[in-house]
Amino acid sequence: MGHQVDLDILKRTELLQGVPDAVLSEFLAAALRRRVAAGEALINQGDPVDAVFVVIVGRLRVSQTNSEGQQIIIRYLGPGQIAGYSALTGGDVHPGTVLALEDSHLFGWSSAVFQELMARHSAIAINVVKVLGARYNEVKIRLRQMSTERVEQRIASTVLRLAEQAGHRTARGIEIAFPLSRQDLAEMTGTTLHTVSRTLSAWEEKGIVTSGRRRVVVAQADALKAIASAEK
Amino acid sequence: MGHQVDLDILKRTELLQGVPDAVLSEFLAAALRRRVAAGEALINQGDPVDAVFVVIVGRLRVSQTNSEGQQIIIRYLGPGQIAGYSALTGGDVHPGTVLALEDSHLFGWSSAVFQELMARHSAIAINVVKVLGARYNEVKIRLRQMSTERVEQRIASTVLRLAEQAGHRTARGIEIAFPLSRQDLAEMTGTTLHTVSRTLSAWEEKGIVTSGRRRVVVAQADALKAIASAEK
DNA sequence: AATGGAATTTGCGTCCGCGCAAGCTTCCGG
DNA sequence: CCGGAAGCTTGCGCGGACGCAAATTCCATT
Repeated sequence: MGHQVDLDILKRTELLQGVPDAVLSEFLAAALRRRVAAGEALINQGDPVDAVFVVIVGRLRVSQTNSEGQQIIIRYLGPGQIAGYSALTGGDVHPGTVLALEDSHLFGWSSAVFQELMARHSAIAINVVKVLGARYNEVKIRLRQMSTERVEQRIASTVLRLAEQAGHRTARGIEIAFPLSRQDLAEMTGTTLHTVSRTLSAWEEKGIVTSGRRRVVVAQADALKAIASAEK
Repeated sequence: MGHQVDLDILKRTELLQGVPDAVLSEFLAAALRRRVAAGEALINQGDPVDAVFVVIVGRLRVSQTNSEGQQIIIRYLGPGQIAGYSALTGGDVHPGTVLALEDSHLFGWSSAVFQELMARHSAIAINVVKVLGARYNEVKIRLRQMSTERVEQRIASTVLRLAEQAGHRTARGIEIAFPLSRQDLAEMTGTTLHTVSRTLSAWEEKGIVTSGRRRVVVAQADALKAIASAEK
């Protein structure tokens, strides 16, 4: 990959948006490259924080596990997004695990280097503030949903959100672009794979979705929206 | 209040920690002062974002309400903490309501002014990154608890957290320093005031807590910790 | 084509926590 | 000092979602 190509890639990341080329070059010069194979972890929960990454190619999943091994999925990461933001906030260990779902390629910076770059370029720090603010808002909304909504509503909004973020138009509807098991959905909505399975089956019977092994296609987004927002 | 006194106050806020006096003076000069009486809202959910605040004196509660009027409590704010961080992250409307529980006094800056100050002083932006990172981590942990733990555990960890953050040693144990109703606890743990009441009654019978009208005192923190962590 | 593992479906019994309702206590304002 | 509102407690019945278990389907690999 040429220097200019790399610059164009960096320019489109949430972290380095709207940053002058001169600064981008500086970041590029300091960047380390990292490849992670599908199924491998980029970051393990509890590991000491040493670097922050930006996804160039691939898809990863951020999860958090409690002491009894029960885990929840925090979010999915795609190209342009930040992984391992703890290096930015001064945390000492990573609060979650980042696992590659596909072979992925990332740029990274050691904590020290990034902290220094951030101190010299406030535009970057401001970008980080924006990204973290957005993440924080998302999680607060999910927290509210977990507190106030029933399982079916939560599954509906989660499927809708994923369809929006990683949707792919097909003849049968909007297909979620990456493999998504019942278990995964359960870990995102705070329920069990059994309940997710039952719910999807019921929806399938009504023609709202089609689904298969680790695959979900939304046929009637409207119907899902109706389920997600209230009704009963 | 004199200039120096104000500086000392600002210096101790999470937002302006470790910032040189010259910069502090600049912030102070640009600050507006705001008083909110107990029971009044500093910020209403859905309001356009116009300013960010730092609590000088008082205590406030941040909550979020969904379209059906069900609300959850996001967090409590005390002296030194940021209120209305959306002005920093570029949000256009406030995602939550900030209500004063006591008569409170705050310093504030309009979004534009603060954005400008943050752009010129990366140390401030970095402070904001740290604060947001900490908030984000907190909420993720709560999300995990909501997903994986039973009601009693969630109530236990919440009471423990509040006792740590706003605890006050008394003869009978650690008293939570501000009025905290059953309803409040329910809105923090995603349950109903009935279940909270039953749980507290059960604990009271075992001597783990004492409680009254909007008042909770932790007598045996150990017992609560045991309940919070597993034990099923 | 066969095989083994992973993912999914579905039935059944159980129970945690909710919803409703009634009654009680505490506090505050007049 | 009184009345009303706000907060708290408790009983009762119900049901949504879980847990367990077994069967089935799908897929990758050989």
